[in-house]
Amino acid sequence: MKSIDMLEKTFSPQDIEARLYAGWEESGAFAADPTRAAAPFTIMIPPPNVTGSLHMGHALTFTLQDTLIRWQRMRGRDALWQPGTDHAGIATQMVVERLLAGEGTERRALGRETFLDRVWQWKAESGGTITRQLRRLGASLDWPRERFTMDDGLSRAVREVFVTLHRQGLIYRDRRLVNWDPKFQSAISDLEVESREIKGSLWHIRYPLADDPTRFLVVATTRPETRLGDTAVAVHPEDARYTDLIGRSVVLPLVGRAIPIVADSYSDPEKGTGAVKITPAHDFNDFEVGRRHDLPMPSVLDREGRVTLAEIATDSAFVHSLQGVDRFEARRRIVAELETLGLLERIEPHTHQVPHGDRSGVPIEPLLTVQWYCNAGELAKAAIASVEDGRTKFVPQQWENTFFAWMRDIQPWCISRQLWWGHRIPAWYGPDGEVFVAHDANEAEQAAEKHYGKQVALTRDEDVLDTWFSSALWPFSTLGWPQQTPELARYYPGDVLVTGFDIIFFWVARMMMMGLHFMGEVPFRHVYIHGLVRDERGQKMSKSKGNVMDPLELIDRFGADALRFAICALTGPGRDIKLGPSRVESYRSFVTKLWNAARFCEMNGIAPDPDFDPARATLPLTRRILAEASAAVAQANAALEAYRFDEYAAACYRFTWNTFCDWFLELAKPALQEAEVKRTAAHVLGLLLRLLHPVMPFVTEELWDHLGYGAPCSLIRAPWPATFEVPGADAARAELDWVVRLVGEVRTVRAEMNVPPSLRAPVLLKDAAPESIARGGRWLEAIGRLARASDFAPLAGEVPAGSAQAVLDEATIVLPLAGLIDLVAERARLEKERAKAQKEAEQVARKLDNADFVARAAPEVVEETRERLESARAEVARLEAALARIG
RNA sequence: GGGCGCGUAGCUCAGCGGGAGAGCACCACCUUGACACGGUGGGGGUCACAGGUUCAAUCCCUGUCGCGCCCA
Repeated sequence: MKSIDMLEKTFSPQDIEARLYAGWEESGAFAADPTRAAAPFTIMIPPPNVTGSLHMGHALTFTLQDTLIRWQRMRGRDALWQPGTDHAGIATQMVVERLLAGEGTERRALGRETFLDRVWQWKAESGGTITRQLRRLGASLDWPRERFTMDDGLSRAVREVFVTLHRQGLIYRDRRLVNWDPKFQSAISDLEVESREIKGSLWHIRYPLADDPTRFLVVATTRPETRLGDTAVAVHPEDARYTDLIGRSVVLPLVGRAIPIVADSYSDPEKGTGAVKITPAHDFNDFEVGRRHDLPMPSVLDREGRVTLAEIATDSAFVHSLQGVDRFEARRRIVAELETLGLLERIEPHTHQVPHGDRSGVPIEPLLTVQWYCNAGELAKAAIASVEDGRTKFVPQQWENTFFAWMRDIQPWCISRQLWWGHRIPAWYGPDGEVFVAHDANEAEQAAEKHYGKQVALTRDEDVLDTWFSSALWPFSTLGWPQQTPELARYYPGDVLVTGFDIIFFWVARMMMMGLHFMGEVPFRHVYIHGLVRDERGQKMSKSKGNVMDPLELIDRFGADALRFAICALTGPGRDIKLGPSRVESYRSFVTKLWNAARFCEMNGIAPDPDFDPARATLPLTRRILAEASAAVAQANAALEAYRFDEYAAACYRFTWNTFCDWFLELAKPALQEAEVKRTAAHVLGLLLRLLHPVMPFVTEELWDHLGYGAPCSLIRAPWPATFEVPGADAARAELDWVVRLVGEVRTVRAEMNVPPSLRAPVLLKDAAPESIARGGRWLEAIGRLARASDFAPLAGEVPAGSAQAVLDEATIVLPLAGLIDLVAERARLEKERAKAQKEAEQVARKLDNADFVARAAPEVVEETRERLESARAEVARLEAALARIG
């Protein structure tokens, strides 16, 4: 019965991954349980955009999170990995708008309600892509708890937060310059603006003095099209060239308006001509200058980036011809007109930073509008303090600097967006513009009635909130807040937030501000910041470069375990990871190695024995592998506790391949019939599967189930291995190390002397201490097999002529190979060895000759150095003797 | 311009005050009782450069150069 059920010769991930995942999910293995006595362990997923599909960045972050969650779950913690998706305002609205465009319509034609119905319909049909793909990766999220930032509960949390912050004066309306995205026709926050270097021009324009039209003030600008809205020219107060002009006026060319020359230190005498036009409604710096000098602030561009003359007066036919013209066309026409009029002194090529919308890619336009703002400066105080006093720690810690730098200079957060898809701002306006912020229309109407003394018709604010406003609430809104649920009490604050540095400001900082304000406690204890996934040459992945890797394709080719292991192995602290298919392929070899080791154990009839007690092991072989296994567990714990995924992976890799396969199984082969060896092998393999499960869940679960360690799909819940004491571990290690070194020395000599492996030759020990002889005697079979020895014995008489030799501690290994080896080559080999030992001896001797070293270095260091010198000298002596014997 | 990080074997990266490491790649040999997605052995590095601190520096400090990222 068992024989037809043996493990397949090769591991086929595609056959088992879906089955195992379904098995875990259906059995509730991912479920947190607030009623359990165990301590909770919480990770909040950074909610991927509902429009998203799994990319390598997701594969990285979710592999790390799943590894941590599975590890803590096995450790007995009540693990909650909270799943969900983000409504992603602009991204989702764009997706649906594109669909509509394909149907020959657009959102305004549909109207707001119909459009939103359409978005929800899209979400129902296509919004589950990313969550399906997360399952392919093996992510053990608690799916029944899945949330969406626009679901009813989270929307309620958003309204509650908005209303509360408004009442506290921390949310307010203000008319000021915002970053206006002309493509989306919406305000965006400072964070959504990225500056791009643009090769443009600096136009030097003559502004005639009002009281002396023969004199000009030359003004340099990169944006001639906004000059219709100039309301001053600024010069530096200490700029001697212009002192006499301060307080006088210039006539704004084309427009004909007289505007003052003001002194303001914003003007940089080194830049351009030192005289700068001031357009308060279209430039952030100019806005400040305008405020300082109480200047008018006419807007001359509209929400689509076209010229509007509504706020300026002019008789110029040319200027009137610009009405409704796009900003870049207006620039061309104005420059041409100035040139015609002889007012353009020169054009200087000029490279400068131009703000662009990060999603739209178009230059943003500072625009004077009324928007909703959040007083981030006030909320930031508690968040800064929580990092200063260590309630939240960043890993790697250097990211705290980045966090502090931004938080200490944080600007008001513009939270309103002129979009339709999102949380509509819970504010209503009376006929006179009075604002009523309330949880719902009913409450707003009551407030209005109280205010006006009668019922009035209210209109609701058209705008929605910045998507990040709702994600800022994620750590508590997903747990039921504002209701006081058992989940909220138990799983807040979370243990660790795992994410990339690119959203420290967008998301991490804002969660901390909101969490501290509304929950009175940090949302998470640790913030683990990982790098970016790049291609194997270190290039950022991008569609235009064509170097984008698809994690699903890698999973199809190599299996989820190989991809996950590659990610962990390459994730060092504070580094980007360079990943290519060849890396994943090479870690697939590791998966295969594990599979084959398990097959070998199965073929030898190893069987799990729950009563096995490592403390009762008697053999050096079993004691050593058990001690190594315990050490591997300790290493894995230390690595994972420090978020050193690379070290965790390396410890697993080393222990599995090097320690377990290369030495333990090889040495155990003939002994696998012995009960203790067999039981130990079974025990250690079981430990290994548990140790590897967090990073390689599929293959380990399959082996665990198949080999009978537990019921189907039970490894995910198996207890994480504990470290344990092994009696006589040191002696066992010493003995096995000696065997390993003996075999290694013999192999090296044979390989270098080109002795064919098929030829077995005696291994003799000269000058060996009795305990070495005894050790060898206990390992005759292994030495024979692994060192290709036909015999192993102490050397009684003289070293036979034509032998190869090698030094092992006090003894010399002698391989009588007369006629089979080239003595000239053997002499050269020994001389090289001697030179190496001699160099070591000289280096160490020089150190000990230094009186300062002996006097000042730590005594144990000096002692260790003396021992090193002694053994190096002994080795030189033995190699000398070996050389002398060759003659 | 300000800040952060990185320069260690061909590649990717650990290490970080006292003997230069791993994986992959490479070369040679090997189908030895799971595994050629394998086994065994081997070659390969003035630890970017220059100063300083120290008995001792790849490691700490300062500077220079090169690369990357963030902010203005």
